[in-house]
Amino acid sequence: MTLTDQTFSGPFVAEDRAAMIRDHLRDAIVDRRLAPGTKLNEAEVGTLFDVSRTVVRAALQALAFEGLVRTERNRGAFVANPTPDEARQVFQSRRLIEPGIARAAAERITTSEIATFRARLHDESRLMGERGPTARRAEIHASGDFHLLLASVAGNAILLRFMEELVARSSLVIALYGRSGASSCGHNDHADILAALEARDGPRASTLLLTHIDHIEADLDLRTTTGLALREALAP
Amino acid sequence: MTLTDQTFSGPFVAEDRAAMIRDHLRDAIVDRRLAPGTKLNEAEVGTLFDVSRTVVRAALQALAFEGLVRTERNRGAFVANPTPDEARQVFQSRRLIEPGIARAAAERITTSEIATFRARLHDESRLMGERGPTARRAEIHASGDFHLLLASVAGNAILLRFMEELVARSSLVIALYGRSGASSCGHNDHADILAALEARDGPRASTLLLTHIDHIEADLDLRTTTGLALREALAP
DNA sequence: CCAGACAAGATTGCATACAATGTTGGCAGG
DNA sequence: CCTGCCAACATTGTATGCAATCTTGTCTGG
Repeated sequence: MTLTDQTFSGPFVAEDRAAMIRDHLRDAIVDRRLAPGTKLNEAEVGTLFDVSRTVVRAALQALAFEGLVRTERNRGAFVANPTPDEARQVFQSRRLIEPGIARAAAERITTSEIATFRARLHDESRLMGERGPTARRAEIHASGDFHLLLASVAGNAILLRFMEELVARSSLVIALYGRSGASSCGHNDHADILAALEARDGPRASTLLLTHIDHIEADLDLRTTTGLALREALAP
Repeated sequence: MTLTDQTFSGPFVAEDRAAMIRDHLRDAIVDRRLAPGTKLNEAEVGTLFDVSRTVVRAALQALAFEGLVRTERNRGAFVANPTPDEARQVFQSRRLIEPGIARAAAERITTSEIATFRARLHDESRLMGERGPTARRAEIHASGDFHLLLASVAGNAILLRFMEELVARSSLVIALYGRSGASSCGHNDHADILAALEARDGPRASTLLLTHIDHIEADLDLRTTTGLALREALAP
């Protein structure tokens, strides 16, 4: 039995298999089932999804573009292992882009989108009360989805794609450098941001988002511990 | 004789051939030797560069990710043909990102980087005086390089990559919707921006960049002329 | 006992063959 | 003359085989 069989069985099984594998792998990386540094063997992945290496290579190449996978010539593909410096760049980028997205979203948001946000927030707070790795993963996902939903409301497909990449990479960074493990708990920044959106208060949404990013980054320990190369060697 | 033979012959001929083909194609698209809508036949490109379709596909996938090429399943790859709406999104994104890049660059720029900027500007103004399609292409390139140089000075690899994509896509947009053809001539915005950088005046550099983007966008005619699908059909 | 060379195995890079799909031109029927 | 079907062709999607490269374990010489 293959992974795709047991996970999906909708009408899109025969659609774009490379894209499907890419999405599965991305999910696994983003919610930390695949640790940074893990080797992604082409043949192994191919067997797992019941496709040839050709298709796997396309999926891995796509993930390499997104910065979630690092490929080395004649050595293969590995789950990315961002350095502290790369981590800082991820958050610097988010600080630059997301406030603008929030401003645009506040101007354009519709009532039905507000309802979607509410439902998402509800799920999120429910998950924060639960225990266990599954709930934790779902919480990480929900937290990222909030930011992606915001970007989609802003109505710019290019910025949405940039945010998809940044949110995914943030998840990797938190996995590596997060102090409390529970990255964004404690605050309910998301609720505050939603309130600003409902009030169509762009500047306030923008400011809140900036401090939200500060909160996330404050939970990181980015002191460069030169032993990362070693740590990577130990991971698989 | 193949294209690579006549263009390059350095020690990196056997390096990463997919990346080389990608770069050649991107250059051709960005300085408008390949018109939007042009079909990129895998076998044809492969023959041209003397590689198999496997390698060509990797290059095309990379360009598709950057938004310079659009692929349709079982139909192939085409040079992207951005709609007016996509064009607006490109410039909205630049308006959001580039001022922040300028601010960061103003804080970090070194004297040697200033010298590089000066040299680039000198080339640029020289090219603006010349005639002919070759000089025109070089001018387009130089103009884009100014923005990429700025991004590299800002010292954030992620933002640099975002800007590479946005600058490339801007070139496509200008090719399609530029009014005067000579996109950025008339102004010497770049010189003003460099002056602000030299003065380490981040806010001023930021503001100047914003008005510079306004100038570029003002030269566009983005009225939706529903005949674009037809136009695309005529291109190849 | 250690260092370095070397060979065997594993893995990726690439080319090519075949299958699946879309396109195009012609032909028959109206 | 026009419309719709059908077959031949062209092009992409995928699997697989082989060559190139890297890794790893072993052996030999010091």
